[in-house]
Amino acid sequence: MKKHSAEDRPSAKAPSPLVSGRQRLMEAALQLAATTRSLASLGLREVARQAGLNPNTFYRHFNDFDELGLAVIDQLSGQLREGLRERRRRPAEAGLKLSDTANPVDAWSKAQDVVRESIALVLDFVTEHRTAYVVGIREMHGSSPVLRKALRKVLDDIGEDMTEDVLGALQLPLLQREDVAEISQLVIRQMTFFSLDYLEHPEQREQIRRQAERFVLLLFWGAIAAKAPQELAASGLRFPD
Amino acid sequence: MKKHSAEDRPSAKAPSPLVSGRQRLMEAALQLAATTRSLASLGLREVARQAGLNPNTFYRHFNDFDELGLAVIDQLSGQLREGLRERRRRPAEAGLKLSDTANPVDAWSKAQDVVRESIALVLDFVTEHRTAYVVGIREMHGSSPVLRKALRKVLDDIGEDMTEDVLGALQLPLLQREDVAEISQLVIRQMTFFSLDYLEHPEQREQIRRQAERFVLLLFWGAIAAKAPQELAASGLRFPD
DNA sequence: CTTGCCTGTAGACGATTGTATACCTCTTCC
DNA sequence: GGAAGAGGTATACAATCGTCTACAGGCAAG
Repeated sequence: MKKHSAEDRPSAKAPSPLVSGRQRLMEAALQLAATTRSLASLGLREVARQAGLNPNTFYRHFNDFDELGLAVIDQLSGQLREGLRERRRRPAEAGLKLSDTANPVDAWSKAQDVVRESIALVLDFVTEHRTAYVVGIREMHGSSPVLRKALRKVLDDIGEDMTEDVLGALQLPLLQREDVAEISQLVIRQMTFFSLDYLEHPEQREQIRRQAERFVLLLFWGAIAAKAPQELAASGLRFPD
Repeated sequence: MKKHSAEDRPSAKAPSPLVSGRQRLMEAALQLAATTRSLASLGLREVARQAGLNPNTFYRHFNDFDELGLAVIDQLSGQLREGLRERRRRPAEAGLKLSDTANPVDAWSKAQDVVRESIALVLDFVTEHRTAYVVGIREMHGSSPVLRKALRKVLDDIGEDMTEDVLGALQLPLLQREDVAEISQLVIRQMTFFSLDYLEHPEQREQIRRQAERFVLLLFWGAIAAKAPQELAASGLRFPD
């Protein structure tokens, strides 16, 4: 623990009433959680100091750190899902409506593109919101049951979005809804690892991106091959290298 | 924070010099980390109290909590890998040496058995060492870079063990060493999620176990189908339901 | 105008923390 | 038999903590 005596106020330079105290507390907590310890173990005074506020101000907005954590999760997860939805609308329009053409080769080709774009999208997001993402993953396995459950739900919701997208946009042959849902959850969870690798090893980003793409395609390929190996072989499709 | 005043000593009833103070500190820290906060945020006095020791005794054995964490990881991960190795030796002997028979149907059948048994083994282990496992996963995404790196290495080592086993025991056709290594890492990481689900939802254990098995088989099936869809279709193999 | 609510501040309280210093056994080794 | 060290204890101190009570400005409704 730090030995140097510290006032309660100084740290932040600007009083800046540009943002509400509540918001400043949330951002301060995120910053501290990312660089030091877990959210639940943060000190009330510590956070207030970082936010440039009086310690007691915390009480005006939150009862405990779980409440603050939930507020952060609500804000960020909404932002994430909305971002994902929006950027997914784009290729759906420019997408040539390949689902009409019953040509499996074209369908698989489009699936590859969608996978590539979706993964790039996620990796961009975590890069852009690095601290929030790192803290989120941390608290997903953290000590607060409340935050754990909330973050699991965030992942599951994103998984459901992905399921709908896959079912709607690229209708892969033979895959039932439950198959797609299961694969989506596997993909979302594995992406948490890929994303962390991506953040921590900037020099290997291209490689990690390709590994992630390969993983997703491998799962779908395996699922199709499991349902109908004969048709897959007969279709002449080839797995990308 | 607790308001009731507390002595430094009482908590543990038995002085019990049966185990070394060092060991008692490690166990106390594990217990506290599992039920309350993260390892790094534990109090030195808190741990000593739980261990029934004088606060200063901590200094005799560790310089900081990272050191204690590393000691715990060393001990437990050694225990885990050894347990895995040992229980893997058993089926290898009783295993009928199916790798000799070039029959792909038999080879795939054996692969299924091995996957099933390996997953049961991991799930048993995490159930048996629940607190250590939960804390391990928590610290893998925690705030201490030292512990994070150490725990990532544990996972990677287990992944290498799995790679060797797969290459040695069941020689799946067409899969190179690098393919198997990549799949192994994916499996090990995904198993951390399956294991947590398994612990947290005892009423769904059978279902979770089957999901895990299905995931692993799906990956291998996909990898084989990616390399050689024609041969796979011609072999007459069927994916288990 | 004043009443109330919301947001933020100020000061003080006891509890708990990390750590420094000193003392007390035991073993072990020469 | 004495020195050295390892493991454990006791006491003390400054720092930080969460929380309590009291007070101040702004702003909207009555």
